[in-house]
Amino acid sequence: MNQIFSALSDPTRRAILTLLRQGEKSAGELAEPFHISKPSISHHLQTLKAAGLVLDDRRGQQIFYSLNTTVFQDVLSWMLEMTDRGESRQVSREEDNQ
Amino acid sequence: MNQIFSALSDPTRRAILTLLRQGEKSAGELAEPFHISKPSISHHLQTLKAAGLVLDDRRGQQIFYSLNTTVFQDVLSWMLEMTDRGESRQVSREEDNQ
DNA sequence: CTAATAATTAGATGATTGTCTAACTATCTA
DNA sequence: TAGATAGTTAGACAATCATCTAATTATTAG
Repeated sequence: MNQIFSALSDPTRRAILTLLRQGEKSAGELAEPFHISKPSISHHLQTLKAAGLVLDDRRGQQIFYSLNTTVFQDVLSWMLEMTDRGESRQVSREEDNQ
Repeated sequence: MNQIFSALSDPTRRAILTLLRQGEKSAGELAEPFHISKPSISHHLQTLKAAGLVLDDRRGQQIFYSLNTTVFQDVLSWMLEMTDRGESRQVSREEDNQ
């Protein structure tokens, strides 16, 4: 959990995740919009990957990254517990727990 | 938004928030469970307060801290948007690309 | 095999961060 | 007013972090 929150604490990494909402993208495509070097973006991607927030898939020379939504569920649960104030909570209104 | 995620990135601060789920607590009460100095906890509390995650209320010599759930809603929304994969809702473009 | 492209790894560096002790402010009570 | 208690602020320091350039790995095309 700590790894996840640490990964989410950087604005560039959150922006990368936002980009990935459009669908999978190669490391190069992810680097373009930013004014930081490609190695730096690569490093951020490793951080996100280590946290389980993204998945990677090499196809030829490119490595495609995509969101791993299951891990976001963990954070969502944590956040929901916070707003619930600790009462034993039933899976509220959205029971779409995939 | 950055301030919020930064505040959430530290394990001690998250533990403080978890403690506050039981209800408001004084700075001293919050410091007890940790083997960290009181000034350090105080500093963490300032960080949480600046992020809007907690509210403070001085009563006599003590200052009571409590969860500010409205701010958690912001993070929840962000997380939900991530799992939504970008359909329909406007992506509140938090930050930058730099 | 060689060159080119995509991406990562390595090593260095300046900035930020979490922690500490010491000193200070605020409040209550005798 | 003095002393005690609760908490914060100040200053220092080591560890972590985001970033860079240079070098390296992986893959494809000629």
